[in-house]
Amino acid sequence: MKFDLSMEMDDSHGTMVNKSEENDFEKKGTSDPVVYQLVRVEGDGTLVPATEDDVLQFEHFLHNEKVDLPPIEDADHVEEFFNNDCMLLKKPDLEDGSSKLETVEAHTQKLGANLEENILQSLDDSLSPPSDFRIHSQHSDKLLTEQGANVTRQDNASTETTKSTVLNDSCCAEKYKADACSRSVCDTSTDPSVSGVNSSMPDFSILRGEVCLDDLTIRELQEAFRATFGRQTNVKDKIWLKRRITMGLTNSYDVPSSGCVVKDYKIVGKDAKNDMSDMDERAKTGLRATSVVIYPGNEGDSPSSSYYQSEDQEDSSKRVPIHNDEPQGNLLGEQCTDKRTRKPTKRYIEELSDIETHDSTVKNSSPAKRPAHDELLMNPRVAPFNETGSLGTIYPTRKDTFGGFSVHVPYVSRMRRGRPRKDFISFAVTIYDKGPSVEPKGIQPSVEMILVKDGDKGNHLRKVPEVPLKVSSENEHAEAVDSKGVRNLQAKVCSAVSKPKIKHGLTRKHHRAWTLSEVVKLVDGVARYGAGKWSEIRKLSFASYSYRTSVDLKDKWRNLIRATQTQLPAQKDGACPRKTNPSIIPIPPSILLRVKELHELQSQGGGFTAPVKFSGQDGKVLQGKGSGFL
DNA sequence: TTTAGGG
DNA sequence: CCCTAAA
Repeated sequence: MKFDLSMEMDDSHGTMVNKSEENDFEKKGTSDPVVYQLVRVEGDGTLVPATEDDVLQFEHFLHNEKVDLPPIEDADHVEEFFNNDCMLLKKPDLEDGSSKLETVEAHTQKLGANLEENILQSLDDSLSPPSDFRIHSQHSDKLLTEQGANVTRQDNASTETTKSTVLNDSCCAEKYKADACSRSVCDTSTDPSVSGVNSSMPDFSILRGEVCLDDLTIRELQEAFRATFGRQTNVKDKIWLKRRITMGLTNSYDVPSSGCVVKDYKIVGKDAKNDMSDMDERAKTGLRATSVVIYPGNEGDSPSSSYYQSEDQEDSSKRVPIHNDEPQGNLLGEQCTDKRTRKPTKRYIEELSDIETHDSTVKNSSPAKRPAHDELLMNPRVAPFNETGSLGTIYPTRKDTFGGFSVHVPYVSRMRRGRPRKDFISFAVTIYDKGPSVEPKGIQPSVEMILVKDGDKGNHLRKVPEVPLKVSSENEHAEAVDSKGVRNLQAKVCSAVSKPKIKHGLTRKHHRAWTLSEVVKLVDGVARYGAGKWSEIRKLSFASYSYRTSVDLKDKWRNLIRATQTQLPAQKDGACPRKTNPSIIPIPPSILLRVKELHELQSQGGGFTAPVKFSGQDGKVLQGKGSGFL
């Protein structure tokens, strides 16, 4: 399946910028390729490939996350461009897009919009009847807006075939009005006249009666915002507006991103039924909507405030990036409530990131309220976003998958720092092999070496967790989806294998079970030099065990202490609290006892660490396993 | 670097 | 085992 996303920017001369991005990965048949294409729409409505200039011209919008939306006058459509669903257009041929594009043009001219967005879906050519430029709406349940519907219907009457009327109708409406999520049909048609934005007094009536926020236009939403908060907003992010309004009305953060029906200033209900059916339909058809979301950059915000989230699999609940605060920054008060003030530790950040990646319900106490279709919201920037890193590495985007579709989304504050995920390898390999998620021990060191190789710091990579290159490698697990990615991966593996010297930088230490003799040595060492003198113990007692570091000794000792506190009493009771693992040789109780004695002694000793003499004869005590001495 | 402690 | 902070 192939999609064309055509982003059209109307410069009031019908000039549209057009960019095509063919992802190499997507040319593989295994995954559903998604092709986003920018096209220039000529005056006669035909689509022509973008020129370099066009691309450059439009790149601004695609590459610059902090593109300033407000300066664009009458930018409703710009906003929608950035926030709304893409449409999927069944597009047999570009030449046949004329009728549809007339629609676009008429609309854009009428509204003076600057940008339009479409996804032109060129399905299997065989599926597409010629010269019938049909538009497939993924959210056919959307309400037509006044503007969109009007324009659309006119165009339908004139240019569309009967076959495509319905689809086109809803789709165009959606195109102009669509919010990023599919939403319920609300039978309350909004009065277009309410969108008098600049009246001095807020139009409170907009919230009177039953109003489905999803059906409101940007202006209406702004008005509703004004009525809710008593001030104006220039935000054109519908999602944001809706959430804000809903939050304001419900005085709660736990609001769905869509489907809210406002009745007399209160949220009276939400209707996710249609969303579900919509999802089902989408699942059946294999269509998956993507949306172009470009947020106003808010660099200073918490890492979670702006990112493009995508869930790997279908049933994950989706999260809307609701934290995009008003670009104007006049929402500081509300803003702080959204964001943590304390700067968390790195680890905390990392875990937070993970949480938000895996569990979208962190701030969402009621996942059920969040329709799954919210996935449509969060996605993808369509831009290829190819920036060349300082070292010539291109990793500004990552590839997210949506039910088989692959899209590029930029990394935004989601860089995982620190060591790679444990499940990274299994994840990648699972995707690649479509096999069970068994961790292939064999390739693990190799892949880890990739990380080392990618990091310019070599074996100091651990110490340099923020090396961008490493991040790219880590976060690019999704890139392993297709065979080319894996091939690259393997190539890296090969090249990395050739440089084993840097290996020990990142690789996780091979787990070596502690042998009994090692434990004995450790206990002996502790008894001799005192707990805490790990380096000393290591030097003197573990000279022949080069793989045991002082930290290892410390950790092991700690584990022994724990074992002492748990295992030992249990054994006294005679009942094994935990079923003994036969594969694990239990530490002899005598040793545990000794550990316990030593621990108690040294902890009581209050830092007194000179049991040297005391334990000088421990050696034989140990050997005898008697511990009667202690 | 080493130690302590959380994960 | 890993990671980090604090010595």
